[in-house]
Amino acid sequence: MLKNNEFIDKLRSLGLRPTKQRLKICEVLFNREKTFHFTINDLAKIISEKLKEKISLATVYNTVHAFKDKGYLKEISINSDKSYFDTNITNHHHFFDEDTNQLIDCDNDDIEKINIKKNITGKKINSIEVLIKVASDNQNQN
Amino acid sequence: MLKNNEFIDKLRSLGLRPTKQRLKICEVLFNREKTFHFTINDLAKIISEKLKEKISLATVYNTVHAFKDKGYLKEISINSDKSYFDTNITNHHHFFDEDTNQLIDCDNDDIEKINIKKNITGKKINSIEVLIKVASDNQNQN
DNA sequence: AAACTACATTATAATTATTCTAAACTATTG
DNA sequence: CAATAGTTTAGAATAATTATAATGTAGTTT
Ligand SMILES: [Mn+2]
Ligand SMILES: [Mn+2]
Ligand SMILES: [Zn+2]
Ligand SMILES: [Zn+2]
Repeated sequence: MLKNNEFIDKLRSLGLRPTKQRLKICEVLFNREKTFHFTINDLAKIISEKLKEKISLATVYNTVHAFKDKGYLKEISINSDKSYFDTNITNHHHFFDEDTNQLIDCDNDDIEKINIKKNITGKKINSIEVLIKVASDNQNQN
Repeated sequence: MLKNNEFIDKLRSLGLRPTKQRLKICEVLFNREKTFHFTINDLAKIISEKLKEKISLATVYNTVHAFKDKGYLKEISINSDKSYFDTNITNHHHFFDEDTNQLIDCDNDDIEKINIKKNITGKKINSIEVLIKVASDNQNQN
């Protein structure tokens, strides 16, 4: 459970002014046990429904993108319908549950090191990420 | 170089009527040396600019989705701005060139078998795909 | 081959996600 | 407490995609 002051310092260190909207968004995103995977819509819903705060949708977009640009959030692509963001900014793998549309982080030691034998001339590898799509196992329907 | 008759048979076997629009799209997509990775916009552009044919944009969308639903094309997520499709429908990995936004197929033997140690209870794995982001190697700028 | 029917195509409108605009506001600095 | 640079906001604009509903056509039946 991070304190408000810690978010203020964090935002300052990123070169972002700690406004009340940004601090509120920090609380929603980072005051959690686990990694949070979300769409802008998820976040906006939490803010307006659960918190009953009024933050303009444009600000939610601005803030999430500012956080992403500063490396405080990461964007991930599983679906081309909408953007997903991740509070876990490290290079990591995911399980994607096709039944619930939920992303689950995969610890680095859940997957053996990926060994790539091919390389593209003149290009360097920036990231290697695995997406494992899972769905309910209905082999045993009786 | 597939013949028109082969596409007609293929479409019939998928339960799709071989209309002239669908056959033209088949030619564009499948009469190629290599796997084709494309957006709807890429495809529509080829049809109207190179082939100077008139196929409604709605039909391009309808056809690509019909092909995808029948397993004749595959959708891939690298970018949430637009949908990418792939004529290689097998489970395979990709290099994504961040400079040019090009996808490159990765042969199965370019990557050692992915070994997943964790499993999600009640869920079975449907696919495992690796995305390797590469970009121009500018370490030696002088 | 004409008629029938289910499916497909099309122009256009609608929807959805996202970005832009420009005016009002506020955090920070001097 | 100014000054100012950055931020928020409502609303308009854009871009990708999907829906609508009228027209057309492939395949089948008579
Ligand atoms: Mn889609
Ligand atoms: Mn985007
Ligand atoms: Zn994650
Ligand atoms: Zn591919």
